[in-house]
Amino acid sequence: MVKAKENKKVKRKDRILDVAEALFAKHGFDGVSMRMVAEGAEVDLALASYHFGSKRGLFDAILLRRAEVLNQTRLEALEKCKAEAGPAGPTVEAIIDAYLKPMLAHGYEEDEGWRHYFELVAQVNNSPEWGGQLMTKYFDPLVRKFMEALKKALPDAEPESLYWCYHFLSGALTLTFAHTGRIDQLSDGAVKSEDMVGAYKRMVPFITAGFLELCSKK
Amino acid sequence: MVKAKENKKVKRKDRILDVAEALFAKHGFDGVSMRMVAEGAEVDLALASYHFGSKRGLFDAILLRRAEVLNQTRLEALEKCKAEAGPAGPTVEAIIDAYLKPMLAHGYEEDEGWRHYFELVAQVNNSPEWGGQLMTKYFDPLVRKFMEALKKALPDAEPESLYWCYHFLSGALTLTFAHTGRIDQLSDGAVKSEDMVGAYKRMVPFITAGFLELCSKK
DNA sequence: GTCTATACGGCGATAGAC
DNA sequence: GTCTATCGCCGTATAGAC
Repeated sequence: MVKAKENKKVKRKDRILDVAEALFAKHGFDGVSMRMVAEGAEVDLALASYHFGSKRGLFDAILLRRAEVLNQTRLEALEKCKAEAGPAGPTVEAIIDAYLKPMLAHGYEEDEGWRHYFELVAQVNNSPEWGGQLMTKYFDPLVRKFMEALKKALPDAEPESLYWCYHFLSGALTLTFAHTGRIDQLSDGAVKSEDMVGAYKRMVPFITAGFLELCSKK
Repeated sequence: MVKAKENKKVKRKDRILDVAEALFAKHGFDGVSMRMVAEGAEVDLALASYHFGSKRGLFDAILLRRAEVLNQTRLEALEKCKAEAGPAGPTVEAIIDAYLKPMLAHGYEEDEGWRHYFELVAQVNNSPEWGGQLMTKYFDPLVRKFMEALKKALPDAEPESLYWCYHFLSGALTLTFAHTGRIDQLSDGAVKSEDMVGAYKRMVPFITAGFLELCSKK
């Protein structure tokens, strides 16, 4: 029964990742202690340090785990919309859609792990301490491919404007997946901050219109 | 010299606020200790607790201090653009401008205090733990006035879309003022994340185009 | 208002048994 | 891989002198 033994090993490690992901998402890096993680995962305090070296090692492992999956899915979506487009390349809307749609894949609605992950990314993205370093490391290699496609779709764009537009997209996107519940209260319940399908359907035209306004020839 | 004595008293309290504001902006609530604040402000450890009751009391005082100023300036900008408009009310662009422009007032470029404050707000806005509670408390009473003006400027808008549009605006805005440096690296130096004037000039048309796309009659 | 001193628990990390 | 035990540090808050 070596297989079972190995499965159990993997399970503990993943349980630590899952619990820590949820805790970091809610309280941030400094708001979580290794003791909270160990308690939540029902493992010994020393185990997380053993597997990940340090608290920071655990944090990085959490960021990396799903970044790899998301980046791969986004890359496939970009390649697909390129393949479907003519020689002029895909439209701005198709590129934006290829960037956003993969966030709802991977069983987002059912798997709370992805919800926690995006809440965590929202905090990282907006942190002066980590945003520049970690977002660049985990996401920007792929983002550069999307920027290339956008440059081709918007040949008259001033480069600075193109990057600012992406930045606005990034801010709108991460806040949307941060699920703070603020919009629920502001709208007196008319909008649910969990309704990512409703948000997605509106974000694509909103962002596309902004890109076209700023980056097309007037 | 009672005056001098009182000035000195005020100075200590404000020094605590200024130093804590900068630290919270960089490291978040849980990443800052009262010892760090006391050391930075060159006051005794007990003094911050004396003035603000607790660490959390200090945090709230920091948020409130500039929220009052910003809300007042935004209200004046909204009233001004209403007064300048015809009976149909101000345009979407004028309303968005009235919301964004006040962030660059108050000597933003010179006063690093405002820069720290907006970095802090970016983190609060994106925190599942605090975003819903604190942004609602400190900013949404005024935001509701802006939403009313936008409803009048966009009479055909579906209410849900209007709120999602504001949400996208909020995300783009707070990330822009978070100064993470990510955009600098992504653009290979073409864009400076400190260039709030450049960001502002692009954000107004970007956001306006998004609102019009989603909230106008087709 | 300010500072000294301190209570008292939680923190991350690790050495070493099994 | 897992657990026990522990080190030494840092956390917030407060009591009491001045």
